Amino acid sequence: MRPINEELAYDLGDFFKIFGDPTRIKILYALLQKDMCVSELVETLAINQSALSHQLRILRQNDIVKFRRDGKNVTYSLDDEHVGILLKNGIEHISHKNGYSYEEGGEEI
Amino acid sequence: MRPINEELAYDLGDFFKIFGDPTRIKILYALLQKDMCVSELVETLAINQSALSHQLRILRQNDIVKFRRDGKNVTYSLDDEHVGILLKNGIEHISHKNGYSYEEGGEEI
DNA sequence: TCAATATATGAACAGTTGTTCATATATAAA
DNA sequence: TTTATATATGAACAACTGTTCATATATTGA
Repeated sequence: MRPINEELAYDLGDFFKIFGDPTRIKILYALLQKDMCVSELVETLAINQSALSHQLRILRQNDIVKFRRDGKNVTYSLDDEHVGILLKNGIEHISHKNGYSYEEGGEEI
Repeated sequence: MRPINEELAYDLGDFFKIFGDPTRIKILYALLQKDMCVSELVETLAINQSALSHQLRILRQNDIVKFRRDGKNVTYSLDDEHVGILLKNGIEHISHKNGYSYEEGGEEI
């Protein structure tokens, strides 16, 4: 058996690492529902503007999100459909494992 | 718009974090092809036995792998089919992004 | 019981990561 | 231009992560 290509192992690790942070998960989950500018994200997610910008840079640099300037605002959106698939995959896995549905007030995610 | 359940964001982050390391990727990729005991993994992946054991513990504790003792050996296997799906997802994404197929000597992964 | 082999674990350490604070840049309005 | 608003960035720092080395535990066979 031949082990995985070394470079692929590192690239894959780096790719999943992007999703390995709750702040970035929150951002992506929000953008999954609609495109938003930075100040909208700050308000929706209740996180520090600087922390958000730093995380958006990471997502940008890894081609997970795109952005466009609208006057004073910068609007972010998901770069492709893989992100949603990946998040759903993760949610399914952990839901199966712990039997918890992560619902709040009877509403679905 | 309601933001993601806070607990889910952390759990999802923790879940993806598991895949965010090249050593663990190598282990999972190997186990995707067949169950293996620790010494087989040490040889196949050419990594330190202690480092491997530490990583296997993490995978175990997060229900990513199962294990069974066969005499002196401990054989590890993937816990469910989500892992393969996730890895393929990741490979697809980064292949699309950088246009690189990660093949070696003309063989497919 | 003793030796050999297989695996696991704890402590220490270097490297990485995410946040915060302060400040810079960019755009629009006055 | 000046001022206000939106976003980005650099430096500093605490917390976390993965590896290594040494050692412990478990199993088998002599």
